[in-house]
Amino acid sequence: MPLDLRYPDGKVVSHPDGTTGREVAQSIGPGLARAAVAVEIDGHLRDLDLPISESGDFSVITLDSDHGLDILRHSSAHVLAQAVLDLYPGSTFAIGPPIEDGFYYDFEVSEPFTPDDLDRIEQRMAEIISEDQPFVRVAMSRDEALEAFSDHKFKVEIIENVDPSEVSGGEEVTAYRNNGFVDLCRGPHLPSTGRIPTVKLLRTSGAYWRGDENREQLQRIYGTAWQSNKDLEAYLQRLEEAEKRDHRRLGPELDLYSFPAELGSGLAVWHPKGGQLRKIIEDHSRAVHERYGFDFVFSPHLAKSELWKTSGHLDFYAESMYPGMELDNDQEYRVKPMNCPFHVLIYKSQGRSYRDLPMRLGELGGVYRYEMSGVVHGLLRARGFTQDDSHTFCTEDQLEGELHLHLDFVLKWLKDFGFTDFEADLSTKPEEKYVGEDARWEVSEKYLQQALDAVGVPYRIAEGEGAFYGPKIDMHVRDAIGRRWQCSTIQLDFNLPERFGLEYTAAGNVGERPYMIHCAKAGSLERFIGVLVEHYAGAFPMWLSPVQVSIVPVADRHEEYADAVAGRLRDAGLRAEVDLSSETVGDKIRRALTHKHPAVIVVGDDDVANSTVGLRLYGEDTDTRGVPLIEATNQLVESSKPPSA
RNA sequence: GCCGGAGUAGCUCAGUGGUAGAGCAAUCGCCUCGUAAGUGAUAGGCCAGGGGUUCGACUCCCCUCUCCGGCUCCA
Repeated sequence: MPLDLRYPDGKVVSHPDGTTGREVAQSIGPGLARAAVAVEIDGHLRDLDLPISESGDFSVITLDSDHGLDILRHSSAHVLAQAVLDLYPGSTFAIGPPIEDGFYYDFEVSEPFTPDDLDRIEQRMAEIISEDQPFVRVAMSRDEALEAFSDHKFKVEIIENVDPSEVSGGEEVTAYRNNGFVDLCRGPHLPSTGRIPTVKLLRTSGAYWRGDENREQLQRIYGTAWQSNKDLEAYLQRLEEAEKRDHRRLGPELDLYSFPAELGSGLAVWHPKGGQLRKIIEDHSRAVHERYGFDFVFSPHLAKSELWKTSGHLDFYAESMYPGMELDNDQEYRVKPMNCPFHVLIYKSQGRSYRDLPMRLGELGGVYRYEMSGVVHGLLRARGFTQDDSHTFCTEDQLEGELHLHLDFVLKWLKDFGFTDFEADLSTKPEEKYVGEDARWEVSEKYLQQALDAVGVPYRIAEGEGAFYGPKIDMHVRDAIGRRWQCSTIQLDFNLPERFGLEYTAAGNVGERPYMIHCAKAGSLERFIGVLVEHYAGAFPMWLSPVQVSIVPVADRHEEYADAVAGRLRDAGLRAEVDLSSETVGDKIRRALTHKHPAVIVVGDDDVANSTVGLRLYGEDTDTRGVPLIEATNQLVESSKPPSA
């Protein structure tokens, strides 16, 4: 029976049964056949030289596509493993998948790899690639595979874990062979090693087998592969760009904050300019919270351990908490890792009626979490940080509206900071560890989903990834160079109302349990500011910039006028600085630009005579001379307006 | 917490067992200048901290702290 293959353009073409993908590509065009690395039939990727035996939607995969790059990187990982097993007798290999922008492979070796090892391995890979070894697909039974890989314990474990019921037609597993090297693999692969245009090893690290910290720690090598050197260069440049934006570098450079070693890991101090930035953000946070009907509350940094016992934190969260301190009469106190129990106590401070609800309590609450020493990462993962936290107590009837309001708030907040690309995770009930009745989970998940649908944010369902106390929405943003960051979170909580016995009196004069919504809009202010620094590459929009205008007098005799200009700008509410150093104009401008000040004003003889300024805006190479001071002030005031609350 | 790498002036980095170096920044002069680095001088260091080896340690070894790349975890 002939094969009927439907090409991407919709044309259906018949081929004899058993035609290979390469032959089909050849029949379409020799250029395509040369570029082809695999084919796709009804959504299944297949090796180029495998005979095709079923009809369906057909397309040729080239290195232009994501699938093509995945295959390239997967094959590169094989070559990496081949090189390592060659060079390090006695080593064995675990898994080596393609990942975003590259691939890795995990090995067990007697000595961890060094940077020199990477060079050696890369050289060996280059040899394998230049030998153009064909990748040959080998099908074998499970028993044969167990035999073939008997020297490689991780492969054996993988084969043993293949569910026989999932493998149709007699427990077949596949492997790929090139030269003497065989790796267990579903495929497909490039036709041969010579089809790898460019590959580069990047770094090594430790990695637990199966991601389980109780199991063997393997040595991982990360690499990247592209269809051309140009693409590789572009990728390396992207990495460099990301490095330039690193908030750990830019923060101290712009004098925003620092991490003095004397304080300890994960603890930052905010310098005056960073403090200014933070204050602007906090003020905006308060204004928007009030606009959305939140009341501000305050709570202390410590509380008796008894409180954390009641809240469940000592049962579920103790390993992230700092140890207790014994105070009067052996009373133990704990530093807070979260603000929720305090807000619960505020709710509980008096009897509540349905008329009091919804009750929305907000706080910029400083919390401390004992993070494992290896995970601390600048402001993005600190041990002390401030949450723009809130807890909303409401009835079931109000739940839908409240979730919508919170989601609206979160999106408004993120948009205010220039984020436009959002993706949410909707995390649902965990399989085992959870509290609360199923009915509450169902209704909450439903409302969370409805809220997401209503505002039209793309989301994926993270099955079973909810907190033990309730389902949640985590909002991610994409920054200016496409990286994804988690900021906001909206979480339902069935646990605390239960544990603290929260009630309100319903219309029928009966006690009901309120629902509780935790919400952080920025998440942690520290992390959020870290993300902003990277997003804006330190060049903040004017409303956020700690210094908005740098004023540069051309010569000493213009300093008085420069001061007068600064005074006028400050009167208009702008943050302006005069550069009084005895440097050249060029040098002073350079300083303002390297500090990423949004506007530079230069004043000289003409300006003194005519009440004008020279104006230059960040990001523009040109300047405008002779702008009347009033006009410049108005223009700057206009462009430094903060978003409305 | 685990695996690997690193810590020298405020910053970026040289310095392979024999008294510590550069550029930028800083300070003080000179220059008075119209859009990305004018010029001279000065000052600045318990070479992360502690222990050890050695006649002698920034250099070699051990421990601790901090940072970096990952794993695990997470706002």
